[in-house]
Amino acid sequence: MPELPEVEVLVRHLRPLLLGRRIRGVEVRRAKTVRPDLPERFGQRLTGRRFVGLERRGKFIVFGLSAGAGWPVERLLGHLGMTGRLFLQPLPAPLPRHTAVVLDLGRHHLVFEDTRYFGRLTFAAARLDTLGPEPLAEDFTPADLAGALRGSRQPIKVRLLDQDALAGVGNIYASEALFVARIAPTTPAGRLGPVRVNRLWEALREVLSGAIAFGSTVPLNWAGEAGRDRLFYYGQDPAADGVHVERLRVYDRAGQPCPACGVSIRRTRLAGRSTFHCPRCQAR
DNA sequence: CACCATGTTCCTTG
DNA sequence: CCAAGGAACATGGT
Repeated sequence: MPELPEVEVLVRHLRPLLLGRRIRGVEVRRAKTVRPDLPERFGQRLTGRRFVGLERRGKFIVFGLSAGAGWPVERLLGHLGMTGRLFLQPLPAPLPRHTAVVLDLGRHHLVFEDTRYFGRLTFAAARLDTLGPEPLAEDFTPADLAGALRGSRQPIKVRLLDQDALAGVGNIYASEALFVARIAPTTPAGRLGPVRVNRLWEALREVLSGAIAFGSTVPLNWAGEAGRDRLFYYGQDPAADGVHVERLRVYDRAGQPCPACGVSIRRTRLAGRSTFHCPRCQAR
């Protein structure tokens, strides 16, 4: 599921449901999902503690855990990878096919399901220390964005994906923000002047906060196996009512008309990732 | 069979 | 040190 807006919507949804709940047991079904401990020790490290905080940082979910069973208060990081989902399931209910980890909360299971198993749950919270600034933070200024780009000769699209430069932007919203800012994806990041940096700053905030606002109003299916949350990007869920459609302006729209000028959207490849832009609106 | 996919990390090469 | 490219991880959709 994951880019900043999706993780934010998920965290807002889960916070009131998780805070104060006690972890009674842990089942690790996919050993590689948990780090840095072996599954058994990972389970011991969680069991008996309560959730005392739930935040988002970049694309990470940050679980605050109470002290317990000899462990101090500490943080557990969750990352959804490409296909990870996290949801509460009332007991009893069948677990989805690709369930990686289950936390027993008593009347509910907190299920971490992940088809491709790229997601992780890790106690190595130091990863947060090198993350770049939050683009939606109130104190995030155009100067901060300029700082994240300064000195880089990388294409701006590639630079936006660097989590240590700016936290939370992924492949979809990078293309979307550059379209809104009318900046060519291949422009060297450090060569953007104040005018374009300003436009990008505004575009990032508009695109990301717009996606959060959208995700917050859609009737989401948080429950288990049905598969679709109806939250994400494409709006390809056939059960959707059309609200999803037309959400993304250029991503995955190669060959379709630019919503601003009608020219055919082009797909290119940068750093191995598909990149979408309008060759007229985003000319170099 | 081919190629694509919301992400990250590691490795090699220049 | 920086940058770029490729592979790996793993499964499913088209």
